[in-house]
Amino acid sequence: MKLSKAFIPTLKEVPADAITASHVLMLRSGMVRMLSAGIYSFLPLGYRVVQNITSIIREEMNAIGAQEFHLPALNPREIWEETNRVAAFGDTMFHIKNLNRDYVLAPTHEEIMTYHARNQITSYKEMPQIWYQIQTKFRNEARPRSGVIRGRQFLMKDAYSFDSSWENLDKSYALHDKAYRNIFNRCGIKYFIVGASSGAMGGTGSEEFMVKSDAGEDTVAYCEKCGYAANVEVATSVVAPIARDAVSEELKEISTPNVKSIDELCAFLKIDETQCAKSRVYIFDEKPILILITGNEEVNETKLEKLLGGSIRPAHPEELKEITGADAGSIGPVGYKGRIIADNKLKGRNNLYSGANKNDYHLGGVDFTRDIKNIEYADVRIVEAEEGCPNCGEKLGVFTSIELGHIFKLGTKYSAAMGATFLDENGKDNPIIMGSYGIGCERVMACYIEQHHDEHGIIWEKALAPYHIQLLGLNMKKQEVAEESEKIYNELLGSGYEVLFDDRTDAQAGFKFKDADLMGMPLQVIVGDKKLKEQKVEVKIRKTGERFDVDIDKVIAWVKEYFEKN
RNA sequence: CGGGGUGUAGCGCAGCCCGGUAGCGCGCUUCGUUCGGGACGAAGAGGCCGUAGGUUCGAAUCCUAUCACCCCGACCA
Repeated sequence: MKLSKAFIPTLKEVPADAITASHVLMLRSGMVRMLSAGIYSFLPLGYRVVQNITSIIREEMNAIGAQEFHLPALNPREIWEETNRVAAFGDTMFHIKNLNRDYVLAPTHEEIMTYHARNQITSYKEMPQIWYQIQTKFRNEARPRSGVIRGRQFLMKDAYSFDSSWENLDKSYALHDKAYRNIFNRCGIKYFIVGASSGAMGGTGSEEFMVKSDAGEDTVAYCEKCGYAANVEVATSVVAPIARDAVSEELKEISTPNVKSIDELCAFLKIDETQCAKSRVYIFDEKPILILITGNEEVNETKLEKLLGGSIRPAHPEELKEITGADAGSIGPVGYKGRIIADNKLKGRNNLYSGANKNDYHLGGVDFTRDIKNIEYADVRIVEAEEGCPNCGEKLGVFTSIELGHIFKLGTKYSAAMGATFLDENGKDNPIIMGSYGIGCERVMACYIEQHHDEHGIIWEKALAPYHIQLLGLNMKKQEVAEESEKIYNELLGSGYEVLFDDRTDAQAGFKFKDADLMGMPLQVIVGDKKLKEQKVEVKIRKTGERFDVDIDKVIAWVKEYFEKN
């Protein structure tokens, strides 16, 4: 492709609305443009990357015997009623009403695949089947963000497996697990895997393929050493217990006017936050529960709900006064009448500070074993970085990350609801056992860029690069430069490389260099009249910035050798 | 949906408090000079100041409503 003819609108300045690196670079390199919030057009350069990603996905899916479908995005509403997911999706689902017919735009395709399975798969002999498609999904996200990472319309590879037994589902699941690793490895993405319960989807096993990113939406705890990874909502950690002081001081009331937060308390009393027991009141089953955690740590509401076996909510400010006799900031366990749960880290401690259940007063010298009755202990806090991995004891990292792919064992949720059954060896009717496997294709692109860029632009590796080589003719008004670069262009094309040829006559050298670094093809072949006089051209490796002077007649060989190794 | 912010030329922004001829940089067009890290000069083109009401002799500027977009939160098969 000649740049003089191409529609690749690069931007020198950073667009005001883009914050995350991948979003900025995708806009600046002329790969995407926003049409509306969370709705993006892929321009030619960006679409080439999408096609590279989907090609890799296709190859790996086909390699495990999966078969590609092309399904409608426009679906009759009734089919989604069969599984009650119109209600489940709520406002996230786009609805179209036309004349007297109700349609929805598919946010995923379990129902449609199950519909086809229901009509055709009737015997255990017809399974296993793995069906997939790569297509646009529609979800009316409440808040689209980070460019293409969270959009209202996005390209997704979704696959569904149909098996006659749970054992066979395990096999289909394992095939996908392997295929996903291959896909992300080939794309050059550094990922990790979080095992999680599949929650609302129903079913038993699931794995999320995650990428560490500041633009991420999930916070996870991850151990580099053993691979332990869990969403902080469920993550646990090993922390060194804080020992009980040898001597318990007497309980004492301290006047603390206008002291509300732990920080203020620590500053006022000149104590460390680990000496504080912070109180939080939640309402569970219409009854208040006092939760105690150390210092400035946070209550993990998900863990707490799991512990209690039901949903909780923080108590309202007016309720606090009624329950404890004090406002938030002065609440504490001593004298509290209801149920008390303290985090494990506080177990058996003494000489702590806490609220006095009396505004503007705190208590010192609190001894959990002496002063508080009926105290329960549990893990109710949010894991923090540097704490010990529950598996191997190494220090955990805690960071945000993006979910790129998710595989899970659906089981019979959809097949049962929709009556997709088969006859087994005994002639008995059973619901088909399903798995569901998704990859966000544009997210792969965005995450790759998040992981592979520098201050100049994107750094593509060959697998996803829109072109293998950017060929720069530095001064195209000079005949020898124009002729020689044109010749190299044709030779590179003839050798099977995808080449973006910057043949613009009106751009100066510096301009072309900046554009090339921004777009980030793996190799730049630079043709300028100075080196041409010595029968040489320059080759630059984008990733390392290394430059090599190469004899003109050896350029093709040089490029070949490079791509064989990289 | 709650909180905060921004809408002025293709892009980035100033002007708004304190109402009175709509500006700057980049980009674009033409000509000339340059030509290996986002060149220089000269001459141009381009804007209902998001939209709708209102106040006023007069509104980009003040008031009201509304829409769009961004950020934080809630939500997230």
